[in-house]
Amino acid sequence: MDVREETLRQATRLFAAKGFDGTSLKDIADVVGVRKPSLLYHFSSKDELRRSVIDALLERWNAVLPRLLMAAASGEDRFASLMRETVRFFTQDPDRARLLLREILDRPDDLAARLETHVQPWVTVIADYIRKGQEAGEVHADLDPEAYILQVVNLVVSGIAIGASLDRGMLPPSAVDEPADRHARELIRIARISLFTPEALARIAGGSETPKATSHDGAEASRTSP
Amino acid sequence: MDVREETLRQATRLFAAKGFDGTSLKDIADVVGVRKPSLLYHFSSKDELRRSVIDALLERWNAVLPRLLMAAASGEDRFASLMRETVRFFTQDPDRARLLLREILDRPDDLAARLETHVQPWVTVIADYIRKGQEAGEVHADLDPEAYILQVVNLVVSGIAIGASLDRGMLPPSAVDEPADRHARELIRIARISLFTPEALARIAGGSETPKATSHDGAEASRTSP
DNA sequence: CCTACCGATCGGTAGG
DNA sequence: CCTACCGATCGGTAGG
Repeated sequence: MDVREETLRQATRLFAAKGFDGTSLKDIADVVGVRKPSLLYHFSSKDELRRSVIDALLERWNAVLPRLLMAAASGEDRFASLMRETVRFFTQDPDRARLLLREILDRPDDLAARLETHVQPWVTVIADYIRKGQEAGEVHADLDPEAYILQVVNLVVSGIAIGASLDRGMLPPSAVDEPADRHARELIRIARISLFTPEALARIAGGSETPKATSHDGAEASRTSP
Repeated sequence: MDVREETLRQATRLFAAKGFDGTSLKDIADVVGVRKPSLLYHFSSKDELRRSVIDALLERWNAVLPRLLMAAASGEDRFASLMRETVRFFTQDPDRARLLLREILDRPDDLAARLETHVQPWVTVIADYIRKGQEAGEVHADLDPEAYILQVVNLVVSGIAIGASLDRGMLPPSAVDEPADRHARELIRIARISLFTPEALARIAGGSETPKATSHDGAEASRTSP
């Protein structure tokens, strides 16, 4: 049991659940199973532990995203796979979404600076694909590519972060059965239909009966370029 | 200068900016201009102050929402006015959005219970309007009404809460000029196009040149009922 | 609404 | 990785 690794794991959990200020070093030490000063041997301060937790999260994201864009370059539908994998990345471990959301509330400048390095290049790449799709008439002409990406990322991250919590408060009880799937499905529907033109959508599947029958399902926005 | 009122105002600001655990009673007392024990005369504990802050927020929301739904029942476009006013409610004071987001991260059950009383009835009303729109073929048949409303509310609240913070991190510098308007516009476009069918949208304005020339701009989803 | 004060807990250090 | 300990700050109370 690597103490450093276990500390990162538990700190992630606790920071996501109760926030940085709501979590004491003792809280973390207790669940890791060591004394508080031992944490400060591995991480020179509470703040360095916080930075390490965020770093670990962004590194995992950075290890996943490029692979996604590459894989999607092949026959598969780029939009669908990108959305599916992004949603999966955060549903797999909702702490990731909660942590990101808390961090941007608590230290907007810090996180913005980090994202600048890690995700801005990918936004540019995807925005260019979208513009190609607009020229081809497959993406809504009045769509604002960068703003669209921002809103969809926001939708996915905060949708998963607050997740089922809002269900209980907003939805009538009858609607709160298998909420995770419902919301993920509606989320993808919104992102998809607000991206592609009706013509492009019709061309893809002729409705929704055979969405996987064509090899280029929904890929029109991006197939024109590497 | 009412100390109680000013305390509520400053506590709202500080809780929204730094979180409940990140704000001390002394922080609040300092900006209000009194000593710490004086706050505890008006609010018997820090937690009661928190509840009062949230109450004030939900009361304002509850004072605005019904008026909106009524006003929209007249000649005006219900969807457009509902979206516009909801966006305005939160952009007017982004602390509202930040506070709600923090609260649902920190105390999901508490806030869910509060929302159950305050907003669940409205969700049911709006969802029924949407279903009427679906029967009339004006709203996408595969749309999930409750899930759609949840996602749109989520989009508005968290979009405004994190606001311009994410711009700097995700968008190339050239795109960060007048971001607030851009994002609000794209947000509304996404919500609108993922609600109405292409046929309904075409019937409304024939494109986007004369969106205000007709008296029932985008109202198809809801005009069939009180 | 104030001064004075409380025990508890905070992040962090010394020294081994 | 531990014990022992530090000053600072926390929410809250007593008493006026």
